[in-house]
Parts: sequence; C-alpha cells; structure tokens
Amino acid sequence: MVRKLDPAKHQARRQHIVNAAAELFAVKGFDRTTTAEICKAAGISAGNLFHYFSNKRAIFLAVLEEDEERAEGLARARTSDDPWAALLEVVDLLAAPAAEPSAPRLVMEAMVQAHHDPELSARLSRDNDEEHAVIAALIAEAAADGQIDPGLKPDDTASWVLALIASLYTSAATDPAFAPTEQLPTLKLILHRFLRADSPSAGNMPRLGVERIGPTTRQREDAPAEPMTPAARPQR
Amino acid sequence: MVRKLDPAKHQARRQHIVNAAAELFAVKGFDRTTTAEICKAAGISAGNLFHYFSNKRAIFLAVLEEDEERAEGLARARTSDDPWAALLEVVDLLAAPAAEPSAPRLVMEAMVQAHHDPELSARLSRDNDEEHAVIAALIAEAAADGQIDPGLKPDDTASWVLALIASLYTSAATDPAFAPTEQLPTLKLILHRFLRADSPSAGNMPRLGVERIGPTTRQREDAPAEPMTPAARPQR
DNA sequence: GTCTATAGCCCGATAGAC
DNA sequence: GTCTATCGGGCTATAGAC
Repeated sequence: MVRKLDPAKHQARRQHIVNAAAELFAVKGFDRTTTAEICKAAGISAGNLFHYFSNKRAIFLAVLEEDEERAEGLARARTSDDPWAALLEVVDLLAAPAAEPSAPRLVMEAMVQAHHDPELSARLSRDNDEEHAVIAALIAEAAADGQIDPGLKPDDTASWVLALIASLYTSAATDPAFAPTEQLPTLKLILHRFLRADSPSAGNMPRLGVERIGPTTRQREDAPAEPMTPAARPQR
Repeated sequence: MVRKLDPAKHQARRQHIVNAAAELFAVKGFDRTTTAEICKAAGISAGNLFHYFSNKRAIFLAVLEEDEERAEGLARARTSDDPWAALLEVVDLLAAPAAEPSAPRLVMEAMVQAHHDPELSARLSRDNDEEHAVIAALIAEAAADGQIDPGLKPDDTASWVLALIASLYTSAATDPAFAPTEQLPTLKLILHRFLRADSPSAGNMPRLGVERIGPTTRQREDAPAEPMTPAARPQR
C-alpha cells in the first residue's frame, strides 16, 4: 500500500526490530513485553513500529522465522545412505541452537503462546511434523539395515527422540546450571543405548546380579562411542 | 486481621477458587486470565476474591501447592533397600500427574512464569532440588549395588531422568496426540536401557553388523522387562 | 517516512453501601 | 462478609503534524 523508498533498507530495519524484540521476548516473555519497549530497544519511536509489523504477534512470528540451515540439513538427511549417521547429524542440527543464550526461553515461550495463537500453533506443528517425518524415516531405515533395534515403533520412537532434544531447551531455560553443549554427549549416549540396545540375544534383559562389577562404558569427557560432529554452530 | 467466622468454610471456599483458577490458568495462561474471570468461574463477585488472596500471583502459587503423595513417596524412596525398584517408583510418582487433563499446561505455565516471579522460581527450584537429590542418591546406590552402569555420574544422570519425566508434561502440553499414560512404558524402556546398559562386556559398544536380524526386545503393549505399578493415580 | 500525542480499551485492586 | 461501582494505570494501535 505504502511505497517503500528503499526495500533493502526497510528489510534491514525490520530485522533490527526483530532482533531487539527477540531479546525482550526471551527475558520478559511475550505478554509482558510492550510494543513501547520494543520500539525503545530498537531505537525507533512508538507509532513507527506498525509500519513494519501489523501487530505484536507478527513480530513474534518473525522472530521464529525459518532457519535455513535447519531446512538444508533436513533435506540432506532425507537422501543419506547411512541412516544412523544421518540421524546423529539431525540431532546435532536441531540441538545446536539450544546453546544460544536466548533460544531456550524463546522456544518455551513459543510453546506456551501457541496455545492462544492458532497461526503460531500451525507454524510450530508444521516444523515439528517435518522433523518427525524425517526422523521416523531414518529410524525405519536404520532398523531395516540392522543398525538399531527393529522392535521400536518408528513414530513413537521419533517422538521421543524429538522430546529428548526438546529437553535440551527446557532444561537450559529452567536450570541455569545446565549447559546444552556439555550435555549433548550425554543426550547422544541415551539415544545410542535406547535405539541400538545391542543386548546380543535379549528377549527381556537379564536382571543384573551383584556379580558384575567390572568397568563398563565411560560417560562424560569422551564421546558416546560414536563420532561427534562439532555441533556448536550459531543460528540465525 | 479480619476474624473469620468459620475457618473451615473459608478454607473450602478458598479451595473452590483455586480449582476454578487452575482450569483457567491451564487453558488461557496466567497473564491472559483476569481476576474477573476467576471470580465469575468461582461464582463469587469481583472484589470478593481479594479477601482470600492478596493478589493474582498468590492464587497461582496456591494452585501449585504441595502434593502430599509426592512428599510421602519421596520420603519412602529414601529408605528403600532396593534402589532400582525405588527409582522406578519415583518415576511413577512424578509421572502420574501428567495424565491429568490440565496438569501439563499448568506445569509449563509455571516454568515460564518462574522467570518473572522469584517466589515461584524458588518454589520450583526447591521441589526440583528435592527430587534431584533423591534420584541422584538412588542412582549412586544402584550403581554401587551393580544394578546400573557405574560409569554414569549420579548428578548429571539424575538431571536427565528428571528431564525425561518432564518430557511427559511438555509433550502432552504441546502435542494433542501424546498420551502420557500410554507413553510411560516407553519412558521406562529408555531409562532401563540408558541406566542399566547391560551390554555384557562392553568397553565401547560393538557396531551392529547386518548379520543380526532376529527379534529383539519388543516395545509397546508389554512392560519394559520391569514390573509396572498401576501409576494412573489422580493428583490433588 | 518518521515523529508525537492520544484515543479507546481493559486490567488489577480498592472503597464503601448493604 | 459480600456485593457494586470505580479508580488509577498501562496497553495496543491510530491520527495527524512535520
């Protein structure tokens, strides 16, 4: 409707507002952040904000805008010929943003705001469904290849893999002592043991007696028996 | 200050308000629920609410009031002589409320509101620390008894056990298709494989070859090789 | 195109009649 | 003790000067 003199500059300013708003949303939450605060943080004046966004919700949606690396990574995983390796790469991909300072709180805020905002809810569901489909497919492939326990149901299992990744965000958001980057190896260890479950001839697992005391797998410091990709990649 | 004619009746009315408020907080969230709505839902008139609670925050704190069964269950676990069995009972205890219709959303709402409310934050931290201490102690005992992998660090591992239980709540709150009661056996399967990790002589796990195809452990429908307690116990 | 000023609305909490 | 009425404040979004 209104002609913009310089679309590139307009876009840059818009992104500047989004960055300022993201920080506020993470710290104060959506409901308690006022548009006036966003304007002040972005260095523009009150009414001017609505030339860039039609309302406050639109700003929050823009904060969660598509992560290109995520899309590319998921596409790459679909065409991999080593499903287990691809699965681990997807875990790294989805876990990486948890290390950013404000991402965990933003993710939690988005999850609760989705209950009151159908558009946001659809947005999150779409992303989640995409991730779920990729992971379930990789699990099915890996099971067929004998890389993981074929007794696991791909759909339910994929949901739990995603839930474990989500735990990195919720734990980081609620516990200041929780460092996602340091905990990623443990997450992979859990996944490794859950999915591979290479108890050789297990029907049901033998109840451990007291006779076994010898050293088992070591946790921490070392990777969980699988090569790790660097993983500490910044988002946005 | 003001004398109450009938303390018991006052308490009952107070609880009635709390129940009405809990439902609203779960559906609409704390910030978007107005005191007027709470009054209407509770069947009292506007100003009257503040004779029972000093402000809106106090109502939310009352909603999260101490669960007696939780306290008793944790105390019981401390004195158990079978740490692995006790751990499973603690998991049942903490997981049970996830099956209530509004508990998952209330829990998530509490987690985000804690960022703006030091009193609430202290409340949640206290509960969490208590659970963490009990679980870490059981893990250390179970490792000493040879029931679980002694290579696991009790503190980090306890945090992940709690994170897995929390996933029941976050998944239920965000995914309408997720049924906590149905997923509890899978959670226990994950814990079982993560903690026991009874790969017989494992230094690092052997990479599965394609030669193994036979049936392994079955998931779903049947319990994960451990007796389950009924678990569907209502809270509050 | 960007600013200032404010309209219009709703909220939490209080005051005072009954 | 419970009601009705209302206050002071803060919010989103718009209108109009520059």
